[in-house]
Amino acid sequence: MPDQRPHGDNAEARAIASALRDAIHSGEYTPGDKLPSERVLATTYHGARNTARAAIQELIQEGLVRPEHGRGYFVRERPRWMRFGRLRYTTPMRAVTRHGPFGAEARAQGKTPRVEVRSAERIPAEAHVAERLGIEPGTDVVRRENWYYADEIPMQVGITYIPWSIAQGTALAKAENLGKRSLYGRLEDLGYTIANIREEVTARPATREEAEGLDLPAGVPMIDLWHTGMTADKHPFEVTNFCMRADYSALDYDMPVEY
Amino acid sequence: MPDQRPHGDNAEARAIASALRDAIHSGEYTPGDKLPSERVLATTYHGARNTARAAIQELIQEGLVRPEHGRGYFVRERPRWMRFGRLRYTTPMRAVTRHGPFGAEARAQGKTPRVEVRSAERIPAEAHVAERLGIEPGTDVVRRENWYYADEIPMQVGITYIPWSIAQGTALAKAENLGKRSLYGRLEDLGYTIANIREEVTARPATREEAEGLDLPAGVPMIDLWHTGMTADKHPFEVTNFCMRADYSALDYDMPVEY
DNA sequence: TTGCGCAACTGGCTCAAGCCAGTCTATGGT
DNA sequence: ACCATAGACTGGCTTGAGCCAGTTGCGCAA
Repeated sequence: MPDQRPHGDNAEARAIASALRDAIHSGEYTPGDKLPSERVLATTYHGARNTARAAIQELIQEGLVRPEHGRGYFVRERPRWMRFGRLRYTTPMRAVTRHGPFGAEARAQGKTPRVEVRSAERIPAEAHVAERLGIEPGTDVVRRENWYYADEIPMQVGITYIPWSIAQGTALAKAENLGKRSLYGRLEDLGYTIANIREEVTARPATREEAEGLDLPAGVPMIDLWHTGMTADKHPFEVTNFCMRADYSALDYDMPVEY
Repeated sequence: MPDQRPHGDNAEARAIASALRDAIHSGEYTPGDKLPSERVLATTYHGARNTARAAIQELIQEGLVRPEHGRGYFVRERPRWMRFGRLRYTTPMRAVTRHGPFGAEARAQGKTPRVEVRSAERIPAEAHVAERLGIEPGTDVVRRENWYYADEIPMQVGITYIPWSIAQGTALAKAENLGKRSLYGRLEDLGYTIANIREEVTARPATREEAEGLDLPAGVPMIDLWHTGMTADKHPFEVTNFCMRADYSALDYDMPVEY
């Protein structure tokens, strides 16, 4: 039968989590180290295994710890090596790479990029998209779904919307890699040179689909970015919704306050 | 004794979570609605209360559900009404508000802003800060810790670093509200007009301290923003590390690709 | 020497029970 | 008419049990 001592004041699991957290922060455990097992923690703290487990789950949610089935719990290392910003859209940057902005950053970090064009289809624009493209909702657009990998780790998903009137009859409307000059090169050929961008950034927990599709460890949030590409006179012609895993990603913008 | 039927294939808790998730997404439960209680879920799914509980915890971590002790679980509403961007640093924007960039946005959203200056002290610059300020690590800086509230909900913490050589002898070195023209007004008076900014954005799970200090519900990530304020010739003179709750916050940048 | 298989470990998940602490409401006493 | 309170609900947390599924290494047999 459950013993049920009148659990003093502060939750037991919380206490174990704090102890482990302090141990990690103090350097007693360094990234990659193995933590004591659930069963060991339980006995050393005179609690149930479930309680020790709850404590570790808390640390997992904080992104401090990573579980490995059959092996143990390990202190997470926090890489954060992909940085994206304004510069990725500049012409010289695009000139160097075969894979567009993503590939440029990946190579700069010594990683091997891969882009997977999952689909390209003609659909009516949803409100979110239409608003940003400055068109009527329901107007046809091309929806391109790209998955981005660095060293075969899925990093982000980008869903690009381009008005059908622009993409019609071009490679942009086909579900294939766009090759050397990438999306923005193709658009430039069509007379749409990206000169201004708007980037709306939020963060949120990963959805279940993302966690499965991107093979995300628990406790990794997503950066949710709506990018709008505009011409010199601020006419939008392309919108992309990037969802990137926050543990590997950072955004880096520099801009004039007024321009 | 534990019954232990040979749990078929996919975890029970996962299944309950999926069912609830679908019900929420399909609109069967709308934001603010109360979900079935743990005990009810357990019986309707023929599981233990712990299992139902685990299912709901999953939804909480995804940000879909919010618990209220003694009342029940409720579908979360996602407000996201604070947006920050380049415009907050422009002179006309600053002119209208008593509270600087944050107050401007809060008022625009019909919320009552409050800024709390927690401390202002002279310390040697850490590497992170020194690098961004373009000074030697260890050089003295003023560290100002500000807490920002909208309708008394803690929204973000901003820790500003200004070289001591600039702040020395001014209101910037004192732990008090800077009044009508705020930080950037004061800096402008000293000859440091903000003309370029750099903003480095990441997201991460909230730390325990943040969760407690900001009174955060579980499953709310943080947006971690390093802001650098620069003069027209790109000389940095101020660095601020904003940590903002991601559920209420968004960033909105627009900029030229080359300038 | 090789390699197979059996412990002995790890986390993953479930169960059933029970106490604590909030919230709400209906009821009964003042 | 008021208010206090008891009971019935809610989530919060813990216990200790037990099976499943990965991982690892050791020892034994071929």
